Amino acid sequence: MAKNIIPSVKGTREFYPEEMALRNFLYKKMCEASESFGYQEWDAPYLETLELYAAKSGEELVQEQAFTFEDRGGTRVTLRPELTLSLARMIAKKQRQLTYPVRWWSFGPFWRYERPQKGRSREFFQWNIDMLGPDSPEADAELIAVAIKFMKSVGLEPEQARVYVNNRQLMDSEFDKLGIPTESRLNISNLVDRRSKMKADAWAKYALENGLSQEHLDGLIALLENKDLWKEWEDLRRLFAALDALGVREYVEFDPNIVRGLLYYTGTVFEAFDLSGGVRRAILGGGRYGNLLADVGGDPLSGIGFAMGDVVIGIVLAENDLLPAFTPSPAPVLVTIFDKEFQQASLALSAELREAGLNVINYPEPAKIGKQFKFANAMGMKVALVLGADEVESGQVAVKDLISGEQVKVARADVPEKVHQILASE
RNA sequence: GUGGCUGUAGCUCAGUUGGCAGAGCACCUGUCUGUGGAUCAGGAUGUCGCGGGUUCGAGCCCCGUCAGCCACCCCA
Repeated sequence: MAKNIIPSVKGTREFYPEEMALRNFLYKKMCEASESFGYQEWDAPYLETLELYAAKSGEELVQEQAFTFEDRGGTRVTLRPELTLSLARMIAKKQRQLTYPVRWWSFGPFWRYERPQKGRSREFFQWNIDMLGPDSPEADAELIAVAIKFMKSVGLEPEQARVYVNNRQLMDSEFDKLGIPTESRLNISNLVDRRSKMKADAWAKYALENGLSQEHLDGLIALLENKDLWKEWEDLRRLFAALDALGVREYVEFDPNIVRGLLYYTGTVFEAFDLSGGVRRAILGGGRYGNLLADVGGDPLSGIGFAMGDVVIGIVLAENDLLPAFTPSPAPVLVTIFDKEFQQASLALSAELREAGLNVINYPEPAKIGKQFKFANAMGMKVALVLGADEVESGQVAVKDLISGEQVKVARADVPEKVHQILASE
């Protein structure tokens, strides 16, 4: 262990090139999935007032998990714990100028002051994507289809990952039928949320201790185990029909146990999970928020969206052996330096190759040629060029294909073409 | 915020009732003074997370602390 290194902040991650490559890979896949459905990229401030989240994000998130401090002017500010409220405000400010439906996506850092553990850090990156305007099951289906397009693009099959869908209005209507009073709905949601984490009898006992009658409990259990309930709800029938038409139905299941903690969801809610079960956390989650714009001072406007953090999906990809191969060097070509005498010649050669559109590394100083090849190998490079006395004398360059091990001498003028040819063949 | 497990070489880890600090991989050198991945030979490597305590003596026992992990809580 190296000594005297000041530790990084708890719950933060350091992105060495290998981790950065994964982050960029995820960014690329999110971007492609979003843009294939016509979503525009945008971003909001990373620093917001605490006030923005006060009423709508949920007590826990605001009181316990916001990274909050007072700025020099005395304002309570917070590193953003989520994006939806910033979205609502930015939409509200230009509400009459935007072209609807608004389709926006974003990828950036967020902070939550939580206890770090597997799948959870205090600083994380999150993909957010939202559609504002249309309030329809077909719009909801589109967002789910975007999520699945992403999942497919990183190699997750329906056997490996699934999206579970529910509807809060349906659940409210069912709670009405059971005669569960409105004021205890929040507790019921919490109860439903923890059902999957507890044993059946322990959960039942817990429910009864928390004020639920035996009659309500029996009704609730029957409700939560009714996987065909969606067929009785018009919006869900339309949602599944749309998912079918979009070709993603095999990835989606109805599940009345999905409720989600955030207060602003009003209709469709959904979460994606890894079925292999290495991580018990949702890969992504979202839903319809019908009143949010009005809540931040805009005109009524409905929206649907979801968020996906980079941490859980990273673990899921690793556990399913789906991480992309990492190539250390972005330059596939090494120009070696045979001897001090030929150093300028090597520099000139590398400059020519860059002019020809190649990414090229110069070995920075004369060294044993074996050491230079070792470097090329460790950096995952594809081609090494040697310019020694023999080559300079005959106006040639030795070009070695590091994958096949073959080496040929070619005339200096033909080197760019030869290198391109080797790279193209792989 | 609550409870538990862990922390030893660059990495993964072993370390006996408390008695000289270890292995594999990686690294460096050589085999190979114009060629990487393979083989073989040799070599270097430690604030045992940090701070205190007990003891003749602590990697090991005790207290504290920091970090990671696990279960809660919550959620991306």
